Amino acid sequence: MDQLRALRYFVKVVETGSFTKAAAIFSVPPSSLSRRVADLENSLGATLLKRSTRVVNLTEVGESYYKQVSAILEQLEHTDEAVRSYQANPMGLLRISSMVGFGERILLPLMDEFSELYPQITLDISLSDELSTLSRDQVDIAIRGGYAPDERVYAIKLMDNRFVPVASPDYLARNGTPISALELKSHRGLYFKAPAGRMPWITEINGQWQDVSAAAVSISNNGRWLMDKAIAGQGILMMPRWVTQPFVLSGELVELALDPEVSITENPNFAIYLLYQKLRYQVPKVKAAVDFLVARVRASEHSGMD
Amino acid sequence: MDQLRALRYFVKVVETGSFTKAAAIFSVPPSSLSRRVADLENSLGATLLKRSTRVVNLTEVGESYYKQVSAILEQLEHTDEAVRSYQANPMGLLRISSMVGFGERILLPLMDEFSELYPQITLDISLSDELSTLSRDQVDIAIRGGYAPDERVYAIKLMDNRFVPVASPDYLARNGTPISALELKSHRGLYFKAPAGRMPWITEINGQWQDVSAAAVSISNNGRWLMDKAIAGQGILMMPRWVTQPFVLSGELVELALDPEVSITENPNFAIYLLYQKLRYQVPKVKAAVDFLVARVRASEHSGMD
DNA sequence: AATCTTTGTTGTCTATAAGGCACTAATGGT
DNA sequence: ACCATTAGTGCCTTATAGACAACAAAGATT
Repeated sequence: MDQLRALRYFVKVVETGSFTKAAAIFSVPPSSLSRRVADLENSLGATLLKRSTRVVNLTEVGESYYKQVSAILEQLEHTDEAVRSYQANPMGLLRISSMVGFGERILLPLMDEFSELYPQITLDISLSDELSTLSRDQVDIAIRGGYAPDERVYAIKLMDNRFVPVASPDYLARNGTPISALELKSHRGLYFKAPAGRMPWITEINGQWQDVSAAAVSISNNGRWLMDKAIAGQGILMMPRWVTQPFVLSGELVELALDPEVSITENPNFAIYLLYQKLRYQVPKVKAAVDFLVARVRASEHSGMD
Repeated sequence: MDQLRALRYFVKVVETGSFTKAAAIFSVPPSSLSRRVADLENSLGATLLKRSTRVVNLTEVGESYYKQVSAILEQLEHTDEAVRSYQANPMGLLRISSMVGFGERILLPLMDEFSELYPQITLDISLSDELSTLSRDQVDIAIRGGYAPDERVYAIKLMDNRFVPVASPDYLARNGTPISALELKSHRGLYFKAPAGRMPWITEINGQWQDVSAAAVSISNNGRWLMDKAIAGQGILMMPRWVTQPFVLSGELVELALDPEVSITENPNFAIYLLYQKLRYQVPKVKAAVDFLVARVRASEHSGMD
């Protein structure tokens, strides 16, 4: 038996004082209400209504049952309403996981703006270069460098993540400026370590990928520390352009233009992706954040960093 | 969609943290829960649970929805429980409507005892000789003098209601003691007035009903007042034996033994009936009162009044 | 790292329950 | 006393939930 339906019928019969009127409201024949209410009474083992062809009024039990049930139905209505408003308005807790470098440099400043736009959203941003599982973890949005979309995750390419080689002018003065990728082998290298391991320098020559890594001076997953070493002239560093950009502009570093381009991956789709759970997880807070991030990151890319 | 069922499923899945475990509790296949919860989510337009094959945990909305829904289900449980316990123990308000005379003389004293037996029952007794509608009025039990059972009302014959003629010894000494019913016409009469009108004295002679009413001294619907007049020797009074009995025993009145018996109705089924709504209206308080009244009235009839 | 087991989901069929409709009975008003 | 409205009931149709099997995926185990 659909108990809730029976309850709604019962309450409406009480309020209209008539099976017929109540039935009209639900657009079902009065017989349905009669049956449902009778079922309800049987299941309770009590008579709720005293019926006559002209008057329908409550028994004593019916009276108290009606009061409580109508209150319960109202609560249920409010609860559903709350869920729907949650679905309609961006609000609640938004969990974002981001790579450390991108997070510090780009994400956090942007999210300050975001907070002002959506004060009802509480931000929980964790920075880590570990692989985000996204499915199991309590994360709404993840930002990762990588290759391609995932299984049941939507991925939006936020910006290019091509690694470019840089060195300080003073290092180049001392060791010479390499022109060909093959020359790198005789240089000194500063290596960024992803969770998967040290990122090698590779280049494609005649369709063949070749490792052109220089001797390692330092390996770290801390981009800032590596940048400082590069600026100090300790070696050549491969880093994403959005990291090196400010230092190149200030003249502290020089971007090397090598003939066969050097890369750190064979996959041309290597970029920074914004990942979020599949479509059905499109709650407003997530949509708001996704739209905001995509718009603002691309804008900043064009204005000051590309 | 059976929303309530879906809610119960959802709550149980949350509490067990597993569709399979919850399904076992309801003794249905897990697929049913999966579908019902999915339906619920669709109808709300929100994802309540984040499922994986190993872990099921709540989304943010799901969390708040669960809290509220589980509280609501609990309330509903309590409400049903209340109705069922109401059915189990005689309690609540018991409304009785009774004829005035019977009420004052017999019912009220008995109901004092009843109150001690069932302290949880609140009594609401109204005395009136008006015809009780019972179906429309808010009455659980009605006690009326009359003839036969009604339509959909159960009637139990409480006691005989035969009217017998009485007079004071001093009246009879002054006016003579009638032997035949036909002699009554030359006497003085005190008449009880039912709502339908003055009750005539009639007698059946050779299958023919004849009016043998005496000249009216007083007519009233107040039995006590008429009794006083009869005791004062103002005339002959027809009253139910259960009314006259104490005065006959005390010698204040004498019951007349007339040859063709005098009556106030042609119908031999004239008696005092206890009426209550048909079987389905068998709440414990009503049952308790009916059983009590039937037992006690009949007992008192045998002991001191018959 | 590969395999295995558990678990949630999906497709298809069946059983059950609610709706629709015509009719009856009874109540309250005219 | 009659009439109209209204609740209840039988019978049929339609919608919805359950059963069973197969599948897919995520963790755990070795």
